[in-house]
Amino acid sequence: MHSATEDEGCVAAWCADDEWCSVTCTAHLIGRKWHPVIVHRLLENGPLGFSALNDEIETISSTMLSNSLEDLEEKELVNRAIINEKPFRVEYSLTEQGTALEPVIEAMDAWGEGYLRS
Amino acid sequence: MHSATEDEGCVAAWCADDEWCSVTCTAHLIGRKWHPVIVHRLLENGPLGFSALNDEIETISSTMLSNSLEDLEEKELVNRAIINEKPFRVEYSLTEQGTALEPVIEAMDAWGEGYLRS
DNA sequence: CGGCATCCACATGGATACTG
DNA sequence: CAGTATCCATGTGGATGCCG
Repeated sequence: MHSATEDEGCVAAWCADDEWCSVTCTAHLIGRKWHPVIVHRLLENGPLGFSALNDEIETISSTMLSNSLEDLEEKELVNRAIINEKPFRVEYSLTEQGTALEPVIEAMDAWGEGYLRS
Repeated sequence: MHSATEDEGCVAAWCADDEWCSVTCTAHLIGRKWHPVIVHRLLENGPLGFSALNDEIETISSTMLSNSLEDLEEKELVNRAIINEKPFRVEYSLTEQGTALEPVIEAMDAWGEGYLRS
């Protein structure tokens, strides 16, 4: 187990005082409603614009997409790039850490599929 | 088992109306604070009693442990068995579906460790 | 276009006290 | 021992509307 007394990068206070921080921290970072979907889309399609994401995830509102992306950017899982065109676009891509989530997302996807079928 | 057609089904209504349900549903089921830790412990140690779990996860209160276990049992990820001894014990073990979470938990653990170090 | 500001509803986390 | 019952604080999801 690692000592969580060092870097305070994990977002939440409760990541700092127990040895199960790693799995708990991951749950806290991507365990929210839209986060894993967004990462999943970016993993599959590469960089996507705001509208593209909004279209792909049909049931999300622009407010929630914006909130989620802001959060993911804060946690350094997603990069935000402003493209100067007319009209301008904003493109989102995964950071290295975000890309490293692939095994997690894949496993979640596979398990969820099985669970829903049962 | 369980069908996602009932409103109880996958736990949340939003699991029913989009195609990203699998990954989102998984996030909803184990994305809570203590759930992944509990599953992790049960994966590593096999069946554990309430006290054993409470001791292993030092920072959890018995209230939260009870709530989390109840939820996990409801979702059919954990089995609850009452052992008639004196004093009696209650033993928790993973269901088949719960055991199937191993790749997810492992991936979360590995990723979280890397994230915390960065 | 890609947001942000509000406001609200509900889910979740948690401390404390009590019980069969 | 293994919970339940309260009560409360905070987190999260989401609809609506404005804005550069």
